[in-house]
Amino acid sequence: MSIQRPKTITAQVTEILGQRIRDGVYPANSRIPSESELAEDLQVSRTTVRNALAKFAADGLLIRKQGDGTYVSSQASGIDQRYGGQWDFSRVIEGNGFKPSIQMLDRQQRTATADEAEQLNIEAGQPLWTVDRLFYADDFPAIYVTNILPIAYFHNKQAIPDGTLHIHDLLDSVCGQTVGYATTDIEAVQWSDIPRVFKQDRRERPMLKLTEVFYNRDNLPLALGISFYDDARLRLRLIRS
Amino acid sequence: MSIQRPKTITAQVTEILGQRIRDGVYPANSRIPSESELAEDLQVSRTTVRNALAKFAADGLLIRKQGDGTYVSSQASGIDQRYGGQWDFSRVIEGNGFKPSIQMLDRQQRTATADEAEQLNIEAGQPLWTVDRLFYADDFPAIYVTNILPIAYFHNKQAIPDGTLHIHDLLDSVCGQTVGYATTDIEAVQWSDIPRVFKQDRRERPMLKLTEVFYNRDNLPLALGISFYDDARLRLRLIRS
DNA sequence: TAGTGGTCTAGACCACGAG
DNA sequence: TCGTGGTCTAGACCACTAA
Repeated sequence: MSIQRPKTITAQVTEILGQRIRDGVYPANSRIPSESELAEDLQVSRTTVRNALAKFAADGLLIRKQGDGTYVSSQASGIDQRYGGQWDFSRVIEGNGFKPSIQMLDRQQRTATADEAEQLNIEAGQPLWTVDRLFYADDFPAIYVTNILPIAYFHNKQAIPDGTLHIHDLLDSVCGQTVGYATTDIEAVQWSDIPRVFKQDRRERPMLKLTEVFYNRDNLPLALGISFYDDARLRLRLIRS
Repeated sequence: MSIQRPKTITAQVTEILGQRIRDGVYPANSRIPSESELAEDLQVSRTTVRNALAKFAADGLLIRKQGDGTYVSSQASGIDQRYGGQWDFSRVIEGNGFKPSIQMLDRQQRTATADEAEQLNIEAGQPLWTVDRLFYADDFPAIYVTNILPIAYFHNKQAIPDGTLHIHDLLDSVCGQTVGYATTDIEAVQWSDIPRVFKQDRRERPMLKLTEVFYNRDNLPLALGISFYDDARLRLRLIRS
């Protein structure tokens, strides 16, 4: 694989280095070539290499040591869910060693409650779409997600949200909006507040509830995501440096 | 305030810009001066300004718009716990609008269980210190933290860990080790597994349990942190871009 | 079209760590 | 001491947005 100019160079370098780490060209705990060597090898500036390396270091995949070199973290093989990029539940499930699959449960139009209206910065009673999905880890229900999208932002008010898309892509396709950032509130919820799907094979354990608000770059809340996360089956792990 | 060379320039620029945001020199939702203007103003290169701005953008404090400018996020006033830096519970409590205080509950020497030994990559039965602390939000117990430190890494085996320090500073002072990165696992725990201190003023609600592992830059686990977090009183919020 | 942020370069000097 | 990563510069060109 070689560098091609059309796409952003840093992205290409990131991809190449990511492949080398995943493929074991740079094995765990080994020292990778120096920044200067990589820059020479890939025919880009050292700054560009550094920017690519910085992303991996921030995710904990690479450990950088001044005066020594850059090492592949032993965490690299874990493929834990990294924090910083999109929170992709399918990847989270994969990272925990399960085969992910998605089931669309429900999709309906209704009006916003007072609570939802406040979080979305709209008026109560405004129409919105809700999309309910269930993520399976192998054959077990693992994450139940409800996404809530105000119809006011839809380009085509008649459009029906695609239940197979990631929320970012869904907002892009139906509203033409790009998610700039998102907030996630994490709570523990007790048995009585848990969706029925989870009540079959679990003892009366609490679950995690994630409440996400997706904003565009103008600081406007675009959508909500309310997820019930089976922390008994899936580890919810954050890494920070 | 002016730039001084001895400390890292980016850090100084970051500090200055942070103050201006906090102090309202750059009010929420307003556009801040362009990168070039800031570079000229502070007598540093545009690259340096960009690095400083990038940190705020990653934390969601600033919103950058190509072709337009850089805006202060309305989230800025919330002072929510940002993700990426240290997870400082006192700051979390402040950010939720309470006055934080810390009580040292217990400090003892014992040997590692099999479970602890595995997480710390040591052998079971090795001696370690445990430090139990309780963080109050106003007058209510809000976070219960147990830190576990293997004595093997202590410079002075007789040293007694200081119960007032942040875990990062504690490790620095007692082991001479710097924390390179940390992982946090988040779970929901049921009533029966919750520390007694919380059982007085709560209904039988579950809580959040955070299990942190602190690593040095050589990928060696230095310490554990096990926290019970009252999500009914304190919002646990992550922001990502 | 002018000005913004986004990307990239080539070079410099420094702080640090291993040998 | 030598090579590493860490920091910083001055400049370039591009993509995008608002006026």
